[in-house]
Amino acid sequence: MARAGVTPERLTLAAADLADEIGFDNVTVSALARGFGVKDASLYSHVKNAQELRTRVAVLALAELADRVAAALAGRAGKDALVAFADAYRDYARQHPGRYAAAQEQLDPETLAASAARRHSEMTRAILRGYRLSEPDQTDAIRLLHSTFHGYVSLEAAGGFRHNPRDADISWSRSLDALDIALRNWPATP
Amino acid sequence: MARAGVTPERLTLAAADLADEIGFDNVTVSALARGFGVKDASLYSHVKNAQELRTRVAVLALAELADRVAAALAGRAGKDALVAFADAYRDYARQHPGRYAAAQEQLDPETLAASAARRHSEMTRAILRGYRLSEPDQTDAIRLLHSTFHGYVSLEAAGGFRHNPRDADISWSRSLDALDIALRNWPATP
DNA sequence: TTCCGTTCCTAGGTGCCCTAGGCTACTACT
DNA sequence: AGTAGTAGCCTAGGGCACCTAGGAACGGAA
Repeated sequence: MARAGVTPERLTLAAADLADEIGFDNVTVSALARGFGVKDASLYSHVKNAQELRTRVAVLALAELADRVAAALAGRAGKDALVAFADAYRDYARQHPGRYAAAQEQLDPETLAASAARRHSEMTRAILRGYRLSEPDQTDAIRLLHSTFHGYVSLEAAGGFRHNPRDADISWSRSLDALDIALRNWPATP
Repeated sequence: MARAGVTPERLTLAAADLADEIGFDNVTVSALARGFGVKDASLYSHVKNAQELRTRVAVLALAELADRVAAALAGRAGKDALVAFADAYRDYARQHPGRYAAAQEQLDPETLAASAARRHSEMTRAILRGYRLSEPDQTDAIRLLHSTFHGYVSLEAAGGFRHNPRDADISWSRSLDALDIALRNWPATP
């Protein structure tokens, strides 16, 4: 009997792929085991429990997303950077809905610190350099941007825009124009 | 033996309350049955299955949220209306995290049509009357607003703002200021 | 070759979802 | 008031997922 060759890494990758196919919530240890031609109990030699598996997928997704955003951001500034960041973010979420959903998992502080989360916030801050905002406006703007990106992508994935024929790509582009305007005319600190 | 007095309505309400306490994803038919002092199988006389229960909670939440927003919006216009809408939305999500999570459920078209979803989109459109946007800019702006509200609330609930001491209330308020500016300077149609 | 650790197995316990079929308490009709 | 009907609740049981414990086999190292 040949061994199945299961490792935590291959398991995580398989879970991520499966999540993109059938949805992150539908990824089960049993389904993964079936995919590897192995009994479900066998996977617990490689992974502590189902929660750890979810966490691993989340960390993977955060790192992949950070890579994409970094690549998109390279050599750009100002509105160019804003649009590149936003598009990279949205494209990732659309191409990898399961991974993106995983990235929304609540991570415990130490896992979070070891993840790509810091890169994410650094890159978001990098966008704002073109808009000459200083703290605490910068933090407020980051929160606005992150909220809008995440919200748009979530609603789009949930089919929230389907009932109106207006193209979601166009609304996205116009929303980015509007955010650019908001950033360039950032309200004065009261 | 006295009867427990279970009805679909009381079941839905109990599920909503339980969701606010322990999270929407953790609401199970079994837990609800225990709460009513009844065996889990007994609940299937009142509700088709667990999915229908989730749907009922979602519909309830959408209606409650629409009521709150309508009350907040009454007699306001322009930026006042924008802020009132946004605050009502965010307050509901913070006071009723489980119900809010339920409201994000995917609803089948007929349930959606029978829900308060239409009221929501009408009220969002009402906000924009103060900004004199015409179609298709209006649709784009609605999508931007909805995305930002939902995104902000989601990230806040997920604890995404906790690692930075900047008050989430202040960032929220500044973000609304920024959105107001964006709406008043909406980018010209290309 | 023998040892030893890793990988995989079977067995089994828990919780949740749901169906089938039976008993019981309330309602309504005669 | 007595009785028929209908809810509401029950037990029994099957399916699936998560997870633990302990045993067997594979493969590399001494």
